[in-house]
Amino acid sequence: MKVSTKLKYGLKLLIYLGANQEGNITLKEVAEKENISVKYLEQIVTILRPLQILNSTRGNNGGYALSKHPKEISLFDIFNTLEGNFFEMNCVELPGSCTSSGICPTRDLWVDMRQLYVGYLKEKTIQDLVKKYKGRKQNEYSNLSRP
Amino acid sequence: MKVSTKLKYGLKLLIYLGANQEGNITLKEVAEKENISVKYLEQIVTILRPLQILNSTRGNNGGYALSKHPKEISLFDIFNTLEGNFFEMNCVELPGSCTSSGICPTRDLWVDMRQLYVGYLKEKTIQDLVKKYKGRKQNEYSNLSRP
DNA sequence: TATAATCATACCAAACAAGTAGGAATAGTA
DNA sequence: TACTATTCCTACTTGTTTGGTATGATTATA
Repeated sequence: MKVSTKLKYGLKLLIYLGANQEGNITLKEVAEKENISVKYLEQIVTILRPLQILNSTRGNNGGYALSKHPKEISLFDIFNTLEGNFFEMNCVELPGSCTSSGICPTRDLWVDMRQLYVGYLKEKTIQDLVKKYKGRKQNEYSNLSRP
Repeated sequence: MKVSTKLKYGLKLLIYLGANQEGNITLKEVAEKENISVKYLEQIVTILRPLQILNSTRGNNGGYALSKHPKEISLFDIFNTLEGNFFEMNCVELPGSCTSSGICPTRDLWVDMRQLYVGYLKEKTIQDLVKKYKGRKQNEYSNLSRP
């Protein structure tokens, strides 16, 4: 039960775009700053496409930008898209797939745990993460400026 | 991000043992009732051994029993043992494994989400699940007894 | 001695994760 | 027009993990 790199990198990409909203940002730039391969980022962008949160410009001087304000981008959507069905349990999503689901005492457990994360993620947006990102950057710089 | 069968079956095993505390229960019995292979259950039992929640008796008429009261068996321990490190993130468990962890805005996210689950699981015990199991069985029987 | 159970370990096939690779389409620039 | 930098598309590869099977030893009872 680990978090995939697609989700981790996808979040980093979106935070980067959210924190740098002037003009287009190339995947190359993100790749260098976040230490990810461009090719892998391209794949991640493809997966994110259906969410319609990215504007892309092709060709020279092209790149990406968020098409919505970061506070409109819910982490729940990102998780669901990049992590398959996050915390998916067949007996929860597909009732009937487990013959004992009627009397299965663990089923409620999965429902509860899923609800726990859904509740959390639906409250959070990319904007929350961008704020932290900027705060951290700020601190980093001020630390560096000290002797 | 799915829950492994080891964890699912392990829970079912422990619930079964918790609900049937008279004498030894063989893996064969659990396997038949819960529709799992005996050999696979043997593996799961091996993984659970370090937790010291099981008494085993070898030989003919042998079997397993819980060595603690179900309410003393925390789901958190079961999850951690059967699911590797549940919701593990290197950057959280092994600070320094991620070069950017100092300014990484997603790290807090993983910490929060992990805490959400840990908090939930530490409160819950096998006893909670056993109760539901027995309640369900009860209902099932009373339903069957109706015309 | 036969049988029924746990215990120990090795093996295996399929799925998945994490990326690489090659190239086509597009658009600005010299 | 040719060059370059980018997104877009799709296939491939490689290693790890999952979900088991298989074989057999050990132990205890009848």
